[in-house]
Amino acid sequence: MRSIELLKTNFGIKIKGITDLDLAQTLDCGQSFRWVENNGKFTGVAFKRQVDIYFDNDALCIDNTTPEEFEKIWRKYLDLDLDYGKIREDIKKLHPVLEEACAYAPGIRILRQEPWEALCTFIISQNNNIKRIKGIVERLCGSFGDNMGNYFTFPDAEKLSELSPEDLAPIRAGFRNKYIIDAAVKVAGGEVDLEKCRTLSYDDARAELMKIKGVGIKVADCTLLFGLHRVEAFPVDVWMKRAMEKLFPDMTADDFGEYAGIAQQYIFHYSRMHPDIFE
DNA sequence: GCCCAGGTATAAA
DNA sequence: TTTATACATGGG
Repeated sequence: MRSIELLKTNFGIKIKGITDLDLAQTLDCGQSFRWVENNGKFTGVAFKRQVDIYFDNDALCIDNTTPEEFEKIWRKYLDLDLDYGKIREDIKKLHPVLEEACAYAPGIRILRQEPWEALCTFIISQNNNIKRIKGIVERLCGSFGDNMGNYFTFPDAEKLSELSPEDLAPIRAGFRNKYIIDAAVKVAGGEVDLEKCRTLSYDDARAELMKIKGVGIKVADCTLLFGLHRVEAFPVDVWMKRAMEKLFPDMTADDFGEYAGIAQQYIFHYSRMHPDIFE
């Protein structure tokens, strides 16, 4: 992001010069499940901190944080140093439909979430809907995360690895409970190395994650994209499969290039908002 | 009641 | 290697 200006406020910080960011498109689009919106203000927890994020005119405000913490956490989390305008220019050249999709939701950014949280929440996401996923994640944090007063942290793999699937009954994740525990045991025990997935080849990183029971290609790709910022990962769910067949019959995931995952998010959002294209 | 939800494991063809 | 079915839960 070119020349952003950071100011302190009574509540936290204010940043001028932010472009290519829409909070609803980014925080409430099914890549993260811990953000709650009211009146344009988004409250959420990441990296054990809770903040409120909102726009005051064109200034991005983050309450309950400091400039130091912004530099350490939120600047990265919101991916503010990647030039999405430039990336969209590249993506648009791939296909005319992508021009429209990019123009429709130009404020999407790929969050840099914590890998374990991304893995865990996308295990929960399988054969599930976003509203219920959010509820399960909330109960998971409330039951097993650290109590920070107003909120709970996301429970780490070590904590969950000590539990049994039956212990997770209160979160009501159903058959996914055993998958969550298997993931926790393998991650906490080092059998699955999430950090290594940053440098492994795409195929090897997928295979590393798929050692976990309940992790298939879709969950692996979502973890790589949203938790490890592997933007070449291109998650394909049932909806995206339909969108691909209808909108890009002549293309495969490989044709979307190094920013395939970002293109996928534009396509996903666009097609969700235009279900009529499938008629 | 029935259907589906940002899928995957398992068994069978 | 590809295709069908169960899986827990809850909202529409």
